[in-house]
Amino acid sequence: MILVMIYLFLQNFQNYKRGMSKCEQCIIKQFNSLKSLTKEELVRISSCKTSKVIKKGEVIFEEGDTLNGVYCVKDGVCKLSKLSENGKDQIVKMVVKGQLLGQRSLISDESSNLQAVALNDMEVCFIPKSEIIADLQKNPKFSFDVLQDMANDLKEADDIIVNMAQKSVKQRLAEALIYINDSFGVNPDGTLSVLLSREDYASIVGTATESAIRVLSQFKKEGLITTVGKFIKIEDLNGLRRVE
Amino acid sequence: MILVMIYLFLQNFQNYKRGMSKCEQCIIKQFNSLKSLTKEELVRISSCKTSKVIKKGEVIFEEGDTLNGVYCVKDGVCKLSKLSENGKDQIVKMVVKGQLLGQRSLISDESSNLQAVALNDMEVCFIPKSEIIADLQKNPKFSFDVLQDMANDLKEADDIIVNMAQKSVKQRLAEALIYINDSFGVNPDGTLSVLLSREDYASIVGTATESAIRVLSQFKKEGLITTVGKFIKIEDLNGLRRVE
DNA sequence: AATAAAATATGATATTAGTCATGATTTATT
DNA sequence: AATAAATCATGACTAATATCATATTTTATT
Repeated sequence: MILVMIYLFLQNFQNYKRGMSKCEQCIIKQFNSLKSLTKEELVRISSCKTSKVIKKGEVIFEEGDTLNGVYCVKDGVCKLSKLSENGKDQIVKMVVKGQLLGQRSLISDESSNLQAVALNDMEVCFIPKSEIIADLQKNPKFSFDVLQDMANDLKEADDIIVNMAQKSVKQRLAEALIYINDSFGVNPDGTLSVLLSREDYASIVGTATESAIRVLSQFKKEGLITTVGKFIKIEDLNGLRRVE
Repeated sequence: MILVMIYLFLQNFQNYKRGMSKCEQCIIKQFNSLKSLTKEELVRISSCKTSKVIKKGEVIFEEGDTLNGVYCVKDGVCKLSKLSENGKDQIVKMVVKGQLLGQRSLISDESSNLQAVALNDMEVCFIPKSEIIADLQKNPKFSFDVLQDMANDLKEADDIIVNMAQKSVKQRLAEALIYINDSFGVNPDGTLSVLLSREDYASIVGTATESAIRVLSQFKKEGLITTVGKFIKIEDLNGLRRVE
């Protein structure tokens, strides 16, 4: 009981500290478009941003939600997914530390077309819409940077379309493992640091959960990966690259 | 022989006229981001643009090409596709009259990730990179407009990913027919005005040409469409919408 | 008009992936 | 620690789609 209280206090204290931290000094902004803002703009944004801790599994926003700002991801990873008419969720993109979340809806001034769910504990800063929009319309360097970011997302989306249309489940799953390995890294023991359920793998790849499980089992038999519970360790990266 | 000469002369004359036409007065710009440029910017762009007629089947640019500008499509339709590792082309997007072509590569300052091929005779204006980039960096209204355009492309791409991953070939082909009907319209006799080969349909849907043909035959049997040669006429739009 | 080439069509068969059932583990809850 | 719930795993079967073969039709070329 006492321990729980201490724990809650510490968490709140950390939040408090985070709420106080300044965008101007934040290292994270180096990785996204916010780096193109001027010192003054950052100070202004800093004063109206709110910091949040989001727990694993928590929904950040739902499909159809109106987003009143963007999230700057300070730590953790989340998935962006869309519910298909057949009732299955399709993961469209994963967003990591350093990236912005929710830009698209903000720019289109539409409700979100995607749902965002935390894949591990996250720290994010929420920046209200009005601030960002104002900067987009005043600071051409910033808006060009956001534009480049979006152009990159679009290119990645094109690649995913081609993969979905032309590659087998086995190939797509192999590529998903490589992508997760390369983008999010591994734990000290070599297992993939982002822990996904088999269902998540299925909805990245666009297949039935059973099929994803089966293919992972096959990869295991072939020595391409090993598993410890839900943890997956890539044993033969080049082997995965050669999967057909 | 004489007829050929007259024909060539007329075509050149038309080209000449087109080269002379002014962006400021062009109706087409209303449909894309160019509408956000000032009168002065449009005059400047007008003076350095070149008009081109592109014949059906002609390649506008290849995957890997360096684009030195964007195309404003004055008439006609083209397909944007990407070659998959399995040797098949996947159509990622179709671009019609009124839209811009090649923005993404220009903004990322990368070579094109896609190939563009005319699906019917086209008229385009080519605007050199330097002009557009200058305006993007000076005119925030313009760059915000391009940003909105790109955000919309990204949303569409997300939808395609979900469809590819979760829907059957039959459903995807039905949706492709509806899309082509709604976006590009029909001829006086009711047939789809954009004439695609069965192979094109296959590479929109992401399936084998034979499968596309088979599904079209099935739609025909079910009375959803009729065909006259390669021409397709939608007979039951709601039926197509209900395809499972 | 005759021929060649390309595109469309369809059958037979193989492969891939989905579905349903059931059991084994793992994880959460009481 | 015991129970329930969720997740993972695998088998058996079915459905969807790809591949290969081969006509048939349409379009282009001589």
